[in-house]
Formats: sequence, C-alpha cells, structure tokens
Amino acid sequence: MNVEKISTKKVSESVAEEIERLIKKGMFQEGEKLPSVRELCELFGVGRSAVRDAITTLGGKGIVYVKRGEGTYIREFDVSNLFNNQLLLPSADDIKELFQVRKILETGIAEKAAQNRSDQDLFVMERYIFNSTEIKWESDYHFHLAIAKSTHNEILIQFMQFISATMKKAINDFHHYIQKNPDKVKKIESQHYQIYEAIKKGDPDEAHRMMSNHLDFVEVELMKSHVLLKISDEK
Amino acid sequence: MNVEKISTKKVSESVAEEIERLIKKGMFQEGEKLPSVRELCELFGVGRSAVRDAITTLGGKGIVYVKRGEGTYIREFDVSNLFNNQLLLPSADDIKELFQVRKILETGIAEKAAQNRSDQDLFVMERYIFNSTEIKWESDYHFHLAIAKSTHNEILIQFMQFISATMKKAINDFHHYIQKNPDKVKKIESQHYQIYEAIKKGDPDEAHRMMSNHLDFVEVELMKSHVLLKISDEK
DNA sequence: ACCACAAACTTGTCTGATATGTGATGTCTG
DNA sequence: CAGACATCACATATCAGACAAGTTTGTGGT
Repeated sequence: MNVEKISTKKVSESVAEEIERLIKKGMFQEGEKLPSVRELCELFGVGRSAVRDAITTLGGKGIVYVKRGEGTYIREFDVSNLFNNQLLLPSADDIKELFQVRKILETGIAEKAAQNRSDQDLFVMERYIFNSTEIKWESDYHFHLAIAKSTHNEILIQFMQFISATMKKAINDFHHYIQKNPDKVKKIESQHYQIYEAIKKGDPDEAHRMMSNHLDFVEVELMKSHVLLKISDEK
Repeated sequence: MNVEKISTKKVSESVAEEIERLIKKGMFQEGEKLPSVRELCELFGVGRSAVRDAITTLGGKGIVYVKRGEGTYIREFDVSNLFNNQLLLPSADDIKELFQVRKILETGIAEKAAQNRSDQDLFVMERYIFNSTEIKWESDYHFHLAIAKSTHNEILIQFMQFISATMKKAINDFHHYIQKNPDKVKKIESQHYQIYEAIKKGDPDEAHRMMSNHLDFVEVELMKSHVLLKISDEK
C-alpha cells in the first residue's frame, strides 16, 4: 500500500521544523525578531493557526519567546535552560542511575570547590552547617548547593539543582526516615563538617574523599529505607 | 498602587500552569488521557485557542503529546528527554564551563566503565580505536560514547551525548586544527589506547587518571587553537 | 459470527472579528 | 523649543464558527 505517513504529519510541525532549520542556519539572528505571524503565513503558505502553533511549540521548548504586541524573538543561549524539569516521578531504577551521576558529579564539585572557594562561600556553608532552626533537610539541600556555588561554574550549579529537584520529589520519605535516627543524623552532620573542613583547607583530594564517603553512606541508607521499593510498587 | 502585573499575563499561560499543577498533584494519571479540549474549555471557562495554546506549549516542553483524532496524553518520565537541545552557540565562557563539567563527568565515567564494561563494550571501543577509514573526529566521538555506554547508565550516556552535541557545533574548527598536526593526532591516539587498556584491565583508578590526562591535553590544545577567541569575537 | 459502513467522538486548520499591548508619530501646551 | 499627551499603525492574544481529517465505536445487514 502507498499510504503515506507524511500525510499524517501536522502542518504546524513542519512549520516548526522549518523555522528551527532557518534559525540553525543563521537565517534569523540571535536575539533578533522573527517575521510577524502574518508574514510567516504568506512565506509558508499556511494559515495563522499553523504558524501560531509552531511558534507556541518553539516557545515551550525555550527556543523563542513572545512579547505580546511586539513580536517574536529568538532566545539566546542560556545555561539556566539546559535541563528539562519533568513533572512525573522517576522510577526506582532511574533514581539509582541518577544517584550514580550525582556521586560522580558532586565528588568532582567538592574537588573544584576546594580550589575555587572564596571566603564568602565558606561563610554561606557555615550558615547551613550550624543552622539548627531550619528544617534539617532544607539545610542539607542548601549546604550541598553552597558547595556547588563555590565552584563558580554556572552549569555545575544548574546541574546540581536539577538533580536535587528531580530526586526531591521521589525521596521525600527518606528524610523522615533519617530524622528518626538521631545517630544517623549526627553521622551525616559530622560528614558535612569534614567536607567543609577539607574545602576550607583547600585540599581537593580530601574534599573528594570526604564527599565520596558521605554519598556512599547516604546511598546505603537510601536503599535501606525501602523508599525505592515503595516507588517501584506504586508503578 | 495596585497595578496588577497579573493582568498582563496571558490566559493560555495560566491554563498551562493550571494543567501542570493538576498533573503534578496526580489529578491526571501518568500515561492517561487528558480531558478533551472542549471539556477543558468549559472547565476553565476560556476559549479553545487558549486551551490549545496551553496544550501546544506543554507539548513543546515534552510534558504531554497529542494524538490527532484521539486525544492528549501525559508523557511518562523519560531519561532521553532530560536535556534541552539549544540551537544557538554557547559563548566562549560557556564552553569553558562545559569543558569543566565534561572533565568531571567523563573521568567518573571512565572509572565506572572500568568496573562495569562487558566484552562487547570493549569490542565496540576497539572498532573505533583502530578504525582508519572513518573521519577522525567521528571516531573520536564514537570512542568516547562507547566508554559512556559501557557504564550501562542511561542518564550518563544521555549526558555525554548532550555535552558532545552542544560543544560540537562550537568547536568544529578545532578538529581541523588538530588534524593538521600529525604528532598531536598520534598523541591523542596513544592516550585513547591507554584509556582503553585501563578499562580492559578493570582498573578504575588508572582509567580515571588516563582520561584526566587526555582531557587536560585536549583542553590545552583547545585554548591554543584560538577557537574560543574567535567565538567571543563574533559575539 | 463477521464484515462494512456510518455515527460520534477526537484534534487540526482556516478565517474573520475583536481585544489589548507596544512603539512611533504628530500635536498641543507651557 | 521642549516635554507631555493623544492618536495611529502594527504586533500578538483571544474568541468563535466552520470545515477537514483521523480514531474509535457501535450498529445493522449479510
């Protein structure tokens, strides 16, 4: 049969691809205005809806942004837009993989932090280590984020935030489990302090080692807490 | 003054946020069908265009997908959708930051690969080490990707591909520069072989060290090639 | 029981009308 | 002449109606 799949393709999709192609080819300059919707209609020979759909899709992808009453502009390269925030929960296997990535990345971050940290960076870390008023796992998150920030590498920071956000939704129960065991909380706090000390000393290798210890411990506890099992049951 | 910024907010954006909220709250099940556009119109009390715009935006973000004549479905968590492919070139500073991330990540990948590689994984690596027919930098890309694949961690693989894709567009000239210097090509090839040997031996520390050496060398050459300067001039 | 056709959904596209935000232009006033 | 202000042109945003096209479902005839 000569049933063409192409015929099922939406016009707006073709338009979106064509616009992407033109941007990639440099036909439209970065930060510059795209032709108006009606001009694009003539150019492609389609209705307004199709063009608007295409532009809306590109807007969702973060490739362009629309200013009402003004026009459509091409969004420039933006490190804060590198990662997709997915709404749904990752599976237990995904969490495991994600934690592997986190171990690799965050040990490296600790290393870099030990080299690049400023005194202000240390000050921020101290705030979240010794803070007892805030909820514990909020402090935990802020402490790890403070380390990432002292690398002064925006992409690393974004990536840490992304991983935290993705995991946070899934391992909320884990923190409750941990906080019922005061000895484990104490252990984590001491690990945090060791990491902090290594970064303060400016010793990359030790910072790496301490962070590795810490994350290994957390990983084991994470498994023990049966959180991952619960998630996979729900699926 | 009580001038409300909200008034400038687009209706379709509000609808999109509301749908996101409902998905996040679990009101709509993963993989299940959303109410039809006309139902959502009644539900939110807005026109079809607004709802359609909202759905199209969510489609662009990869949160839902639409089957014509059937309905709108919620896309499930997908590791291949974690990273945004941006069309525009990163700046010189972005490239530097990106390379830092790559060093952290890929040394960790080499470590993991040394632990988890199967014999098939080694076989694939060999193919791209000793392949002399293919274009050099294509082999280079495939070799590094093969290492990532032998971690058997899908997120790591996706991340490597993402970094490669983002950098490839910007450092195309770099490969031309390298290939005009046969001694440097030889050096890179020998570094590749050392990485391969370490992974074959199953020695994570040596794999880490060899990969680190390799990337340090590449980084220096990258700076020397003035590619980064050229990019920043263009901006 | 099975097959074919039709009906009843769905989304996709086009079109026209109206609302609203933005920028430029011209006009009026001090 | 300069600055405040009204106006106009043009952009997108939204709505509504009509029709096209795909999918599912049911129905009725064989």
